[in-house]
Amino acid sequence: MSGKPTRERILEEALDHFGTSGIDATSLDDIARGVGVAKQTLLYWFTSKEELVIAVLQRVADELVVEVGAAVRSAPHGFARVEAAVTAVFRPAVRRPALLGLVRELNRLSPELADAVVLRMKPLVDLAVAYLEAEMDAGRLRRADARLLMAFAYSTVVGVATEPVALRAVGWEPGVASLRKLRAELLAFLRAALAA
Amino acid sequence: MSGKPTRERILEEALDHFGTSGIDATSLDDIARGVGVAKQTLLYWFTSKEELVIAVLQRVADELVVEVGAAVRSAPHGFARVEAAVTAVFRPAVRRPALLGLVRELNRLSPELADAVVLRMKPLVDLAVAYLEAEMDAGRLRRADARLLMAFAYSTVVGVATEPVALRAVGWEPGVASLRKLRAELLAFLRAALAA
DNA sequence: GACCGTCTCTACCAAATGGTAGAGAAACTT
DNA sequence: AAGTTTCTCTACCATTTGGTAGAGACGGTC
Repeated sequence: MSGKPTRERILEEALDHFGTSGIDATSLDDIARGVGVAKQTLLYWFTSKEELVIAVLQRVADELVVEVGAAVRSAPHGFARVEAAVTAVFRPAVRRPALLGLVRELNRLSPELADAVVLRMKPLVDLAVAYLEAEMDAGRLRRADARLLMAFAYSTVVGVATEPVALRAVGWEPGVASLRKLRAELLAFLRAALAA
Repeated sequence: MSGKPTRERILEEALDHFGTSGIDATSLDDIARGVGVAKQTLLYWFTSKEELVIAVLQRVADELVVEVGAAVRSAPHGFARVEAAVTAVFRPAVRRPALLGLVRELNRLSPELADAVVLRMKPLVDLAVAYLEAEMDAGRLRRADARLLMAFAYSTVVGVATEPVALRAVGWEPGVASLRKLRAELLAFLRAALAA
């Protein structure tokens, strides 16, 4: 029952457990059982739990950066590009909600790693902001506070993807359909704010 | 060093620790030290950690329901009332960010309690939706999907209040000022969608 | 065949944590 | 004054958890 190398399987199993049960509530044994190896095999590949956590988070951040970058670059200019970016950020949230839940625990677990992730993401955001402002200058988008819009959009994604209780209180069952509705609403808002 | 009764002080200290460090990462000893009593005093007032957690969450939910309810009822009709509701939901998030962080852990820790909280909040939301729709019927608000707007608004609050990493990636330092900016943006959106 | 690096395993340990047992103090009741 | 209730404390325990030590298996290389 292998296929993929052990290290890879550990990372995937760990992401799954961390995301659904939380990092603290996940023991190394839980992960090891899921992979089908002994706990000590984990500690061979990652010298400590913290190192495993960091590796998982690093991979998640990498995937996100790559995916969003690619989606954006392949879209035409103007508002369509904004739409592509939003959709790209929603995609991982829909496919693996566990993923976003992890970012939440980052600060508490390792402020240094949080700093690293911020350093990693910020250039991407800066690029997006610069792009939006250039488009505004060129008259292809209406003028607005691009940075504020990004914060607004991202907080929406994260909030809804990791807060099933809230969704249910509003009368929706958590799931892909709800996320899609919210994405549509968010895009409508951005279009109203930006589309020339 | 008392004033307030022990039970009360335990609840407050616990909320603080749970919110900032997470429930799992908070030991009964941590809370007891903060209050200035022995760990066993906690277990006298709450027979188990789970019971303490539930008590804390119950209190949080109660406060929120009461506060939002009062703020809304005392505001004039029309969009001003929507504004009052949003501000009321933001207020606890600003004053005690720990609070919202807790809701997140709800599902994992105790699905039954999560259900209870949902049952408690849903009528409030239903009331708000009914109010919005009545206002729409009366022509004082523009017609829109009220439930969708509530989900959108709430996810924004939660997302931003509990996601310092994301805020920093966007280029803001987490804090009251950032939350205020986002509240303003959210209100502008709602006004555009609703104001007649 | 001897050697070596890679990988996984079976014990084992020290620390932390939630929880129990039961005693002592203080205040109230009778 | 005696008894009872309320509240907080000092030990103590069982379990879990991250981590260590070290051995065995397997494949390639000399």
